[in-house]
Amino acid sequence: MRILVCRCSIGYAGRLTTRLASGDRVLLFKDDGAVCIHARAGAKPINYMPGPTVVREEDGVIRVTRPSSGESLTILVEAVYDDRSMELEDEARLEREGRELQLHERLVRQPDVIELGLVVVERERRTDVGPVDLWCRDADGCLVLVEVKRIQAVAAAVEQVERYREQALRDPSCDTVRAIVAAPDFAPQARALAEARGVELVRIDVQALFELADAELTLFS
Amino acid sequence: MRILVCRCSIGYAGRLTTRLASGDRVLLFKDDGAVCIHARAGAKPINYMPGPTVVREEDGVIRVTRPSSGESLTILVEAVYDDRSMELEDEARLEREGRELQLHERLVRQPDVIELGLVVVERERRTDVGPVDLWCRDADGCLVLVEVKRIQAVAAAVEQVERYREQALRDPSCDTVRAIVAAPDFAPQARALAEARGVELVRIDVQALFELADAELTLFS
DNA sequence: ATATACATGTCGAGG
DNA sequence: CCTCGACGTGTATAT
Repeated sequence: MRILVCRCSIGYAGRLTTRLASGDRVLLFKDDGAVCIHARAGAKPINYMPGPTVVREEDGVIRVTRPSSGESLTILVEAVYDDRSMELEDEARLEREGRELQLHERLVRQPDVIELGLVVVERERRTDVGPVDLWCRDADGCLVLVEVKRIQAVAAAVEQVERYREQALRDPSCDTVRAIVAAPDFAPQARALAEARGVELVRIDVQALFELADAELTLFS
Repeated sequence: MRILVCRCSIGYAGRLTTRLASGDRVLLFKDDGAVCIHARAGAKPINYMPGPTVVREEDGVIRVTRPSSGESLTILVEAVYDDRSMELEDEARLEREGRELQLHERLVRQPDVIELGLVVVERERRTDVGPVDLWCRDADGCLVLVEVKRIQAVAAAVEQVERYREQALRDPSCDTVRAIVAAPDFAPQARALAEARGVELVRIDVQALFELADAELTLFS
């Protein structure tokens, strides 16, 4: 990785056009061709380019191009404060706990938090309008489609599960199909739409669900 | 800004929990309290924390906390390769040009690229279920709702415009409402859903649209 | 390679 | 403050 600290001005041309006047920044040229330009403040880079890229430098002008998309970044270097390249060794992968997929797994183990007697038949069941998070049967044997959201569910989630239900209803063997959105919270428009469409909203306590599952793991280990 | 290049392992606890095993990384501690940790590859930081934060360091352990949200980042520094703080001066602001809004403007000027005889009555017309990109009338005077996508349209875009249509149909003065998604490309699921819902898909050549408008500008200037 | 959905998404506009 | 949709979204995963 090359770390270049310099005064520069930057132009980007691609999905849109941006222009950044002269200022001091930190430029990271990464091993996979990614380029990341950080200003003195802000969590996000002010300009960037994902790898792979072609980087050419001549007379204080660095030109980064991405052949796959035709995007380009042009950096006019006006003063170099520091310029160093270092070999960074890193085999680690970021491990995440609490993603939506893990939430699915917990719900498969604890379907009762959605509804008593619910049984998850299949997870991520594919349809041609998208995958159904949890394909279930309720206590009466009725088909239940559950859309799971890790964070607050918005109207789109209600539409999504309604789309799956419509698809399922095309199958003549399905006469009644219930649709549920399971989330820790619901936006007002989601509530309104759910009401209009007959989609059920089930609040789940994600925190408790994870703690519950953890406790169970502890018990069995 | 402090630039710390080191071998470290990192833990994040907040909206979820992450764990990153030992490896070499570049850590940026910015003037506004933001912290940005970059691995050797990838356009995005592998860990981060937006400012303002509280940073405490003791015995090779850096603890970053965000009082407003209770999130925390714990960095165990195992070997320091470089550690420097620099004053960066930067008054510049990023200037952007060419967002979806501009595409809307072009379409308002050239509605024929969507459909011959189409007239845009209103742009970004607000409804209870969200803003309609282009509120139009076709050659027969029929109401037409157009959702514009700068890039490939996915199923959600079809649902979006369908939602607007349903809302419009509540008005008894609207007996027929057409719904169009205008985009340079369409995902297969978008096509499937559009077919099922009777939403029309219109491919627009964004490149040509901009060139056309530019040529017109040139003529009139 | 393409298609799809997640994300500590982040960000900004409008009510 | 909340809600919503765009984003130069980037990134991983499954087909």
